[in-house]
Amino acid sequence: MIDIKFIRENPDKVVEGAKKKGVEVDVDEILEVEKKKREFLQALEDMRAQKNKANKEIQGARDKKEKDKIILKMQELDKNSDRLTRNLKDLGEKLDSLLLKIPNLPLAGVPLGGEKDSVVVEKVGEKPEFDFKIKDYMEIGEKLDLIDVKRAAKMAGTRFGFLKKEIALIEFALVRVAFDALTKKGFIPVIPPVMIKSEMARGMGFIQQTDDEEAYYLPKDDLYLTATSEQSLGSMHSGEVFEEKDLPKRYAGFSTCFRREAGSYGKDTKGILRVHQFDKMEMFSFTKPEDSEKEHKFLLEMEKSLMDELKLPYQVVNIAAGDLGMPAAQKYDIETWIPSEKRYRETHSTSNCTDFQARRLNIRYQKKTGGLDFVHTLNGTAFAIGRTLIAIIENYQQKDGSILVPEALQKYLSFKTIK
RNA sequence: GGUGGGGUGCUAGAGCGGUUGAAUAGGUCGGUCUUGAAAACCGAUAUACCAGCAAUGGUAUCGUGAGUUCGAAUCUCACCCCCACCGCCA
Repeated sequence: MIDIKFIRENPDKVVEGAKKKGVEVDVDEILEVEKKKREFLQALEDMRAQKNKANKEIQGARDKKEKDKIILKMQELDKNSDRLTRNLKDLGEKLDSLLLKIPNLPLAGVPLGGEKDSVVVEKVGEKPEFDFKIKDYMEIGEKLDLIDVKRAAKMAGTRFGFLKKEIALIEFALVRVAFDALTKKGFIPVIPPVMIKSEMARGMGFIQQTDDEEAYYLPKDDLYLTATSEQSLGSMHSGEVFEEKDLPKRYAGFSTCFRREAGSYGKDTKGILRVHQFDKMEMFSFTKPEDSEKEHKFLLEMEKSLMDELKLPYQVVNIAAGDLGMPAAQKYDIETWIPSEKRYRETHSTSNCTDFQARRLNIRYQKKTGGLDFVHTLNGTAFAIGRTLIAIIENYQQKDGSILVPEALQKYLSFKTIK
């Protein structure tokens, strides 16, 4: 949600910002509706002021006659109030629905354009060199009986997978590595609910309307399965007020994520790269407005340091405006090198949502200097387990068909190779 | 699934037809005291919109919406949400 005051004062910025995201916003219509709304409000307020004044007179009235006279006058006044109230309500609803359609505006450092215009900021780590013919992760995974998508398809459908044996254990090693690193930095470890109420899903910008295609929805209970713990972590503090000294508030949430992948038919259909269900460790921060850009860099640094621990080669991408999505004002992805594809694939993503989600969910903080303001919210991937496993299997594969276990994970496991 | 209880300010929590934007406590801010701090004491402390250079004034806001009334945080109805107990399951 964008502040109406901001729209009134900076209509051009709103139009321009939304346009960068590929969204048309009719600011004139919004301002027109808002102006009309204010006019009706003024009329209604004038009327109420008269009524309130008359009320005081009634209390001071000496006899019944005087009272009745005033009451009669007021009933006359009241005749217009229904019409005014209705108009005001209609305009208010119209204004809200217009405002809800405006995406968060991109920050200054965001590249213009669409998916292809995202900018690679840096490349980190050495791509592994193989002196043998490499295999992709599914070949290896199936050969070593670590991944089974065939049986998953049989009993659950496409885009599901079984993780088995050592690779199932590695998931928990990854979780431990992430929790260890993040708790050291003050992140509070959380295992959140994976279902959220529709009002929360809407507040997080997860769904636009109730029939959203991308979310799993349980109509009997009016609940959505979360696509990331970002959604539960953000809505965790909805309606609350932080104290300034408690910010930034950081959470590390581990949860299963559910995605219908409705718009991706035919894309990445093989294996477990794009599935309906996967586990993910996610970072989430609530900050003061002036700290959010700094926090965003911090989250990116955390992501990078986690990747560095695994010694996986990756690149950092500054995502272009057209690819940001509704709530993000700025977004960096980390793409990890996948040898079989000879390209980098997205494994991490960190977004600064500024006050967009906080406004919708009414999450504020009390300023030391007095007054309340909306917080900023940010999120970032620590490990998307499935994709991290893919990267590990491929980058750590050996000539004899085995897989080396990254050193950072070994202390949580009783094996150093998978064969 | 059954039966009760409840949603009030930054927080906790009183109020249950007009004098209530709302007691009290806590928090926060300012001050007194102190070498400094704590404690104690004193004072201040909601938001939004409208008019105004300002001082200030007006209006709204006690879960949401509708109703009763001259007047509603307070009464009625509907809805949403939360909690407790019982049953059921783990």
